[in-house]
Amino acid sequence: MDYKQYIAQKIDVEGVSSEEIASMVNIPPDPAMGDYALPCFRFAKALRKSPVQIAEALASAIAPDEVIAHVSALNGYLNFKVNKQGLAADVLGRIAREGAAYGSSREGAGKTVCIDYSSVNIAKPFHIGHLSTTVLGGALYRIFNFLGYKAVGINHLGDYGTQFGKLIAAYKHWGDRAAVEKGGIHAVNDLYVRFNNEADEAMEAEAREYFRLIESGDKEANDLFEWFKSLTLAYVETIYDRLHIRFDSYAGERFYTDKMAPVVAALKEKGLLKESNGAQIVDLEAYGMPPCLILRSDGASLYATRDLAAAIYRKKTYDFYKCLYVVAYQQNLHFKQVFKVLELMGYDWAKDLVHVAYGMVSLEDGAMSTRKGKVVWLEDVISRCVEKARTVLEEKNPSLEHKDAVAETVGVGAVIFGALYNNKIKDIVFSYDKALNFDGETSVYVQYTCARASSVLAKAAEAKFACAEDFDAAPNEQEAELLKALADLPQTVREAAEKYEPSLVARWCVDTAKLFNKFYFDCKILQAEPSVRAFRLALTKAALTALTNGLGLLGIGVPEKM
RNA sequence: GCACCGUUAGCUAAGCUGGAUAUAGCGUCGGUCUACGGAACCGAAGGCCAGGAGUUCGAAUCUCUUACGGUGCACCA
Repeated sequence: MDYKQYIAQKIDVEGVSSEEIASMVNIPPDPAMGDYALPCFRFAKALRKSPVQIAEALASAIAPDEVIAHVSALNGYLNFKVNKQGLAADVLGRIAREGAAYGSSREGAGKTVCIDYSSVNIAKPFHIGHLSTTVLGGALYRIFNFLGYKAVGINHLGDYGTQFGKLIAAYKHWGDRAAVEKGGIHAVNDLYVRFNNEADEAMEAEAREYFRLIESGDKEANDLFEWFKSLTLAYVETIYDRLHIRFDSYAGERFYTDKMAPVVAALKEKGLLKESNGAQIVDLEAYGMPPCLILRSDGASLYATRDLAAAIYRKKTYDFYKCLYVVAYQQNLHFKQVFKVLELMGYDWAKDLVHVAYGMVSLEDGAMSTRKGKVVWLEDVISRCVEKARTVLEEKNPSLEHKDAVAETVGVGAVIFGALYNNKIKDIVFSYDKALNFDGETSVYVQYTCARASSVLAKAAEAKFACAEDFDAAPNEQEAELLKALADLPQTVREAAEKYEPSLVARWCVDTAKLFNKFYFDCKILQAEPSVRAFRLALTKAALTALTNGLGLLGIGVPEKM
């Protein structure tokens, strides 16, 4: 039931369309005033009456029906109270029918959305700075799938560049197979860091040569590279598994090696390519941007060249409806340039490319620096959160079964939620104090709420208590507020997709959990008389379903007990 | 220098396609235990929504401007 539209079609004001009225309907600050409100100030000029008079006239002209129980005028606002009994039957019935699909839709059917996220660099461990793109992208992936789109997760691997020449040179000088096999990705990273700190001109030359060897297909250089790559992928897989992240494609930068020449040729053919200081560029001065560099003066391709090739390849391969790039805002200009160049090449789908920009992560004592050892590894954050969860569990619920699995769900949930709860554009200062705080507006709070609901439902099942979506009396205030929140999930998911903002779903989870806890505290469920009990059980079940769906979209699990 | 982003309570943030008394969490202080799971619930204190100007019946929200902070601006990715 779309109440806003329902209200709009009951109101007739000259010169204002029903859609406009629907968009003017909002929610009053205090539920005592009503569930929905229409401010009448904008009608004043056309109707040549005061907003107060207009609201009063409209209020008396609208007869209550089975959907709208009450209409009143207050200070120029027209306030509506919906029939809560109808709301209850509507919402609870729908959630009971749809279950795990509640909140989903088919609106994206037939449309593909490519999501480029996480995009790890080969031979580098995951640090806390990689968390945002990974969980944001993962959440968007699920949200778009939930809305019926076909999401394609792409891990655009950073597997191309001179750093691999350096890495091989460092390995040849200081590394050995046994040590790397033992130390894994961190041992590889140490070699790279050491190269940056200690390499002299001779080693730099060696590094350039090794990079050339990789490019020219030399077996030894490529074997080493592939080895480092497989070490990296095995390592990130373990992290992706824990964060519930998946990809459909690992086509990284190297994948586009042979796909750039046609792009350069096309640019040339379209007269977009221009020489400047020895390099090949696309001049974007007319659009207020610095030039987009396509080829270096030595003829080598650049970052932008690969992104052009990748966009064209993705369009050809997936025929996407949208292609998202979940990349930090530092690259705002880069994407603006790449998108503009594609537009200039005549691709009308350039408008479907979206840079989903998010804020940076720093540490309390400033920016991260791998070289100075100022870095927080993601696996450490995860294991410390899981450890903390385990400790709290041991203290609060010593007899719990499967403590390790629950601690994993709770701890990992806290890591994900921490990165998704705020607007993505905001910068984050990481601290263990905050990451390990499970109080307040956190996933732990929401999971705890679900555990309470599960527990009530389990007891009800044991006692064979009935559950009923229909209720022959009006819900009370706590029940009504919870019902309204539950009814909002589909719209919240849609908005999260529209704005590429999973935090909206995270906020919805916390808000709804709060309302459930209020309901739970104020209203006895199992001890209520049978018809009330049946209704409250249905409400509890619906809340659990909706919250599980909400957290699930973020990649966070819900333990039955914790 | 130019461009983009940010600035809301002691701290961290919601609210931004303009609407009623600016909303939460943490922290502080004070309550609620006949517990359907207290990782809960309720209350209090705490605000010139960075400053200024404008548009409007109405501005945290839109426009301009100043300050502060961040990011980017040619052969790295």
